[in-house]
Amino acid sequence: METRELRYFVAVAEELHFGRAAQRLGIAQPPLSRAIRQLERRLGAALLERTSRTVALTEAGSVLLAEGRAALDAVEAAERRTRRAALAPAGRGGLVLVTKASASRELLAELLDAYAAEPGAVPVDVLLCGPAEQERLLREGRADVALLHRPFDSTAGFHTEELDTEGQVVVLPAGHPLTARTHVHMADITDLPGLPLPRWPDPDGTYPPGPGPQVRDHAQLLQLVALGRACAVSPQSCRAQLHGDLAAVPVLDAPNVTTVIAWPPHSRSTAVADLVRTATRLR
Amino acid sequence: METRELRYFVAVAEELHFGRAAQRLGIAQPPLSRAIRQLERRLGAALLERTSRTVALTEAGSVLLAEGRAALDAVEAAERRTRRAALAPAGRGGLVLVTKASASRELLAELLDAYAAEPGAVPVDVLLCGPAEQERLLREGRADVALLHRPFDSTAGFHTEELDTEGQVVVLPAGHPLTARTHVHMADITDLPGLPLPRWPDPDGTYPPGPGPQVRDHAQLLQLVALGRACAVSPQSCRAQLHGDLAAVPVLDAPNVTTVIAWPPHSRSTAVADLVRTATRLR
DNA sequence: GGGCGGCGATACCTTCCCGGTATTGATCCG
DNA sequence: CGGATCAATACCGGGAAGGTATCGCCGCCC
Repeated sequence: METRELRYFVAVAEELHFGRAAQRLGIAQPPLSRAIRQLERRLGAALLERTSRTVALTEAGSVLLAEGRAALDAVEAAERRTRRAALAPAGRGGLVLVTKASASRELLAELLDAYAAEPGAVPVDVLLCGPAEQERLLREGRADVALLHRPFDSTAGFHTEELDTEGQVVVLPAGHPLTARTHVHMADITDLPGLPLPRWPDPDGTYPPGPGPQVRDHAQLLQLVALGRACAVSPQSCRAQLHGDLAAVPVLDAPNVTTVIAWPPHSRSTAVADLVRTATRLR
Repeated sequence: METRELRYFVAVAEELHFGRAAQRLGIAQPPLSRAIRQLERRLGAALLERTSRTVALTEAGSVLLAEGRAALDAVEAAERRTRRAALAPAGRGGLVLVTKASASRELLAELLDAYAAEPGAVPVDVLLCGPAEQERLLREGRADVALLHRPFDSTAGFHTEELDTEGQVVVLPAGHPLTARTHVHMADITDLPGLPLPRWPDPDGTYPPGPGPQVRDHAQLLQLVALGRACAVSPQSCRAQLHGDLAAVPVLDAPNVTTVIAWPPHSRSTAVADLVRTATRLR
């Protein structure tokens, strides 16, 4: 199977419309129809149910859509990482580390300092982004290594090492009655009047339905909390980033959050290996 | 980048010889030279250092070799899984579960029984193989789900759920002096006269250098132990498979072994999801 | 040291596949 | 029933992939 065929199929499967898919691909519709038909013949499998008015995925088609996206990602990552390796031989051109803006600054600073002190350390570019983007950046080869937070982030497809585990706190507007408590439980905060828990975007960028404001990053969230429009359950270490308008109370039964350092398998970079080794020694 | 180009490059990078690579690919040498050159131009990166007598990988080339193999695996897996989905719509054609021949039979039997009792269960084919093959089978789309054992198996690239954790025992010929002990430490057994620890094959099928017999599976290993030619450190559950000639003693400081159920990300099969859910409920 | 052999690159040709335009055929809608 | 929409088919042209022949370079060996 050629990547061209995969790209064509993914486009059609996403659009469910040969004309629009062809437009998106920058080709005419007839060659696209032919390519898909040929792909189906070679696979010996019907991928699309077409009437002359509508296109739908078959069971096999939806498998190929999911698997094909992953395969295309892998090819793209191979290409991008090769380009980067050529520009920055032996990892000497700097690592890109991606992490959430809300992540523990101390842990990150500690890691960067310790790594910089290693012999043979290379410059590290830190890229901050929203929760959903890290995975994509790492998967596509735009970043070398990431700090992820389980259970929020999926670590499937990466090598990981655990760095730290911490409990969670609820962040509330200063002066809220609950801030007088030494601790709370999840049940105490799931239905606070006027302070709903926010909604985070799914990996595809859409928001699940339900109440609560839509947020894209942690700064937005804290802003909303300060405005008295939401409350937030966050890792303890976020306390360092709270200012006067905000207060935090430990949530005893919230799941622990584990910070892991993640990197793509097949990484041949000694710089990544050094950074990971430094990170695990910090514990 | 097209998979054809990737296949060509991987062949050359593995052979380090254009002629042999071309032969392996079933094409003539000149088109291969051209294809590689064109790939290098498009990537803007030198992949191979060639003199007229020798071919060597550049830094970027070795990155592309590793990443390209993974990408080709992903494409191949997409193809294979699509074919299987077409033959067996809605996962109705049976799941393939792959595990080591040495794995705990009780856990597996329990899992298969519990899953078979689920509504909507499909037949499960159990595939037993040596330790190194499981990963490949799962990655290539020949199997749907695997039971792996950390820390021996790498789970990178898969979704996993932990099923069980157990200590390890040392397996010795019956009557060996150490069998009188209630427990031992690693230091007690690393240098037993005449009973070396065996060597397992690397993922590429070769054996690391060093003393100790080469083994390919657990049955071979137990055979060697019974013959008094080796000793073995294995998970406790292997005791169920020991016969009269063999004895087991707990090793206090050996790393715990975790049995996990692993499946490829992007799996769209409800049957896999059901099986995993059943497994996690067993604990 | 000169001829030989191995190996990758180049030149040139052929073929086939990809893509474009024009058209047909089917189905939904008014 | 006629128009609109959308996928499939027919047909053609260009470019890319593959093959053969050959060159150029460099170790090797007598």
